[in-house]
Amino acid sequence: MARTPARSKEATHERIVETAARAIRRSGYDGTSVADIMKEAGLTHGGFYAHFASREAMLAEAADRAGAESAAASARIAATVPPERALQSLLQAYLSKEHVKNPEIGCVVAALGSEMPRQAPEVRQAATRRIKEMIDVVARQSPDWGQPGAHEHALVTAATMVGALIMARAVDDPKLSDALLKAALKHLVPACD
Amino acid sequence: MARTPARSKEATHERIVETAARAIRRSGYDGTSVADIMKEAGLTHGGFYAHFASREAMLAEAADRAGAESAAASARIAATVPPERALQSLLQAYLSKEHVKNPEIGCVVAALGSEMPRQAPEVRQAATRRIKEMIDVVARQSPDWGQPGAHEHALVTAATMVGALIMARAVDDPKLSDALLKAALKHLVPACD
DNA sequence: CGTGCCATATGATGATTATCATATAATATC
DNA sequence: GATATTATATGATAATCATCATATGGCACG
Repeated sequence: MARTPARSKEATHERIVETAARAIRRSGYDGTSVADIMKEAGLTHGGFYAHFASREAMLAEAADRAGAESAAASARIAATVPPERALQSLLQAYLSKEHVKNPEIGCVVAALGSEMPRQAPEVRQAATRRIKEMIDVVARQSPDWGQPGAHEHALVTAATMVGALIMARAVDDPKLSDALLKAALKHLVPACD
Repeated sequence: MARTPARSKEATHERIVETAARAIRRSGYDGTSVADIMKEAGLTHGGFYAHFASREAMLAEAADRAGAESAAASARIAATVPPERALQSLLQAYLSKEHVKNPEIGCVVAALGSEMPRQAPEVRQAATRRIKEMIDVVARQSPDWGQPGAHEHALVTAATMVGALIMARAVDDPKLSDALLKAALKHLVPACD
């Protein structure tokens, strides 16, 4: 069988990108092979180059997709509560055990941050755009929005979020992992817990 | 020529670990091959298994070594200034462009943080030990040392340091990179700049 | 109902990988 | 100065990788 019916090429392309967006967050850029992704998408490895010019081009699309999903999820969370609690909800979701456990559907910066410097220019470019988006989302939900220094404050908040999540995932010790999340949450949400 | 003279086996072992400790911070765990390291250490790949049981065992030693170097460098910086300025000096060195540019001799958590969750247990164990060490270094230099909540505060400080450095390295945009470092530094050193 | 197109599969290639068996040469011992 | 020891080199193996050429079969159009 050469192809299964009723699948447009674009739909298959989307499916591969979607699969890759999860795979890179789960296994890292270097840990994600073309054959693995194609198999996970229900295809064989040979057809890959009908969809992408190279592995790197696919990684760039996947990184961009992963960033878009993260940003959309954040915006969705912020939109479901009254504005004065939006930042708090965002932080509670970001700094949760659930997020620690599920990198493949979580923040792309936390999942791939330390691998970014070594990636192809196209990949870093997509990542940079998404990082700016993430900082903007944080800035807009912050109580000091519009005031001088608010943007810098959002930079620090984002850095603390990313650092705490990465460290909470890195360590072997569940107690330390929890302590990192709790301490960061308490520090970033003054009026809570 | 089978071996160069006057080299004890331990000295060669040390040299391989030292080389690997830099290589993993430069190229990542997955980007570091046995052959590359041996060549960089001035040896051929075949002799590798006379020194290590496996590639993973070597990575664990290398990660531990990298962490020890980071901690020693931090302690050295803190020791060269009066105690009330120790934390400031530490942060200025950590959140510097120099550190952004030279991951191979810098903090192992920032260089490899997002790859840690996928590593072998021995590697994660070594990393966890070194992360605790890093948090302790920060805690001891902090003005609130001994007070309640000081340890939690150190957790947040460490998370912000790591997150800011990782993001500053990840982005493509030098202005954003600088802004991240400056904002984090200003936020963490109240009485400065 | 038949014909051609195009998305995907099959299969191959050459490079790189971790790992190991064996050969060799330099040091240490006598 | 001869011999044994041992650290390292040579070379091989099997697996995995990105990439590409070509085959095949389902779908649309005639």
